[in-house]
Amino acid sequence: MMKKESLVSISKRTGYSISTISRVLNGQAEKYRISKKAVEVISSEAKRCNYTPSLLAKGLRTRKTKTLGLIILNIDNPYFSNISNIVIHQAKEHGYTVILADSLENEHDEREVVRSLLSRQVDGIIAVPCGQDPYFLEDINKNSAPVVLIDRYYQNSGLPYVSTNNYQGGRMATEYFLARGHKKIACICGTPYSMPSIERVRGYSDVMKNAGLESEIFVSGEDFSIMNGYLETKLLLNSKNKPTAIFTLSNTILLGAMKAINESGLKISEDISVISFDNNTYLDYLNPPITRISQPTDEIGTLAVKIMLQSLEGKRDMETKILLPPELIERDSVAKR
Amino acid sequence: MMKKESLVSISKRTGYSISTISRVLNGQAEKYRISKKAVEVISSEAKRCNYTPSLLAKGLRTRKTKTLGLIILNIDNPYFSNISNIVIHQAKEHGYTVILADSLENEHDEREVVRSLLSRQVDGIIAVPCGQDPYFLEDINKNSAPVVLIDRYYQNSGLPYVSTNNYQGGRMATEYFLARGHKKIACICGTPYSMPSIERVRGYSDVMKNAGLESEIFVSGEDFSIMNGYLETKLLLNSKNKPTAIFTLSNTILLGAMKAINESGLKISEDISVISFDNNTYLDYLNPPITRISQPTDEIGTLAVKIMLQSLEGKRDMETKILLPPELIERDSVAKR
DNA sequence: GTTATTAATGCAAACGTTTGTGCAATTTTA
DNA sequence: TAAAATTGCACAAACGTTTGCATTAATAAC
Repeated sequence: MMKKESLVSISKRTGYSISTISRVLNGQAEKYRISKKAVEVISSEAKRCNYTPSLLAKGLRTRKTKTLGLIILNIDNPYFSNISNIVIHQAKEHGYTVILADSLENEHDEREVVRSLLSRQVDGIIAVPCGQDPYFLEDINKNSAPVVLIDRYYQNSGLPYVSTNNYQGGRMATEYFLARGHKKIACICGTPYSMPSIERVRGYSDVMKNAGLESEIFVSGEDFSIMNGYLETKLLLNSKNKPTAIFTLSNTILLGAMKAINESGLKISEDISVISFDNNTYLDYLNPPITRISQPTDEIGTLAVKIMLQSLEGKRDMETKILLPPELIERDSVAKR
Repeated sequence: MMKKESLVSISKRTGYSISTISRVLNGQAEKYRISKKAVEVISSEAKRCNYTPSLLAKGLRTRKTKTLGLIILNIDNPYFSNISNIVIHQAKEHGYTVILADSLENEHDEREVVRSLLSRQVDGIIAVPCGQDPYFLEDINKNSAPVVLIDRYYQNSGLPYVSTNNYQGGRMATEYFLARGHKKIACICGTPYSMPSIERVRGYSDVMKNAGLESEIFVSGEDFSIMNGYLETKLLLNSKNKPTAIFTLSNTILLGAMKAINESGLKISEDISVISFDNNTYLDYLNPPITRISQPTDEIGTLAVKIMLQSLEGKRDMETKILLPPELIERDSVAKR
């Protein structure tokens, strides 16, 4: 291994002191009245030997690492990998690197992951929280590093968040069904206590109630997995009171539901209509293309980073509890009745 | 912000010296004959105050950060997000954290990203390289940190890699088509100089030639994007010599091809058969489900991490150029003729 | 009752930075 | 021409660890 370049090695070669070199390389030359000549000599030598500062040493000294932690539930879920993508690029745009970790939707892992991030002295944490209790993250936010939530958030907590207006999304889907003559509409949920789930269901229920539709048919489950979507839909399709429309609360649930629907020999649209939450390239290639409530993932990621940066810079002039409007993308999975 | 706990703060409270505390907390108590009592006092105090060592300081001192860099082409591609997932979890399994970065399939960004990882003193780098010239990464591997390649690799380079036996995959797909009576088989490629592309095409061509099929119909393009798959297929379908089967070299190309096929009013299987490279949950939900050559992503990720760890531990007893066999997953996108 | 061993712990340097302060040399002011 | 101000840079401490070596006290050997 080649000896790593450092301020010391450059100092030895140029004859200038470590502090002078540090100042030059940090653009503080004029502030400290370093001579033109010194600046010239030092910066060209730094370039020549391809000097890269040690972010470890830098971080140790300054307590800033230019690193953000990003905690999501599961990288495999395209919704989260999209968000991660945005966050990573936005952060990079502002000179930050992100460490991505997933909690596997499990509070124990979440804590461990947070601990690991903090031991790396991340400047802040952007997270999709998985527990029901905000206390842990609030404590981190107050005592260790600023926290910004995305997707999931807490009711009675000061923690900043940016998410979709899930209530509105729930309403949009349901109203769309109603407008097309559906009356028996089932709603297949994911993690029941999560805010997105709660709000989507609330939107759905409110619209149903308002339309005077007696029974709100929906099944409640464990998590946002394909398997769960499959099982719930299976149950649903075997029940007496079969719906004409299904509102699946995530892309994963949708896949599970489709599997169950296929197995029943039913055809989407012809036999049973479907609207899903979440957007995704693949949804246009399914049979039929799926009508869906798309979340503005780009904006969510971008705003989360923005809020984080403001917080890191000590500014406080920004709204920090943000719900962005979803969008209905109309395709062919809903029939008129 | 709460004052961070450190060896110093624990030292002050327990009365033991920093070195003693360090040794106890690193499990070196008996090696240094620390008394039972000291061990007891120190570890309980560390637990009480929730001490977490600073990995910055640790890394600075020991030159080991327990961090790996992972460079992929594009997080949004499900193939890469799958691999990332595996690598991240395997690394975690062995006590390593990974920093994920993408090069956007662009040599300039690749270099910048490597530089950034090195300034963070990652212990090693696992990468899907994007250039044609191995020199840069070889240099890093020799002088800075061990490098392990995945997916793409170089012919005349000592760099370790783990990838799929793409040649075999190319053969499998083509033979499958032949066995079902197809003679006019087109192959839609991605990044033409990348090893996976080259090898898949070679497998395809060899089989065609061997079967005495005169013309190898294939189009060559720019990258593995959906758009590229779309454009190439569009061209292909407008040509005189329309094929009865298409071999798409990645999941992204497949989507583009499907779009073009749909637009031509053709039906997959009935009118034109398709086999794609890569595996993915969604492929089973397409219309029809797509027959495909699946790469063993789990094994690729796992082995890459394993090779990296061996390299970090100075062991050298492992084969470091590995091609794993692909698997044909038979679905409904290929018709008999 | 010396001397050698062993047990238990502390000292201090080093990793590569940043930054407040100090100080000599030069220039300006009066 | 002496005092004051400015210019240009270096010193050294600090960030939180690890680790080779030193030190002290107690025990064992003779």
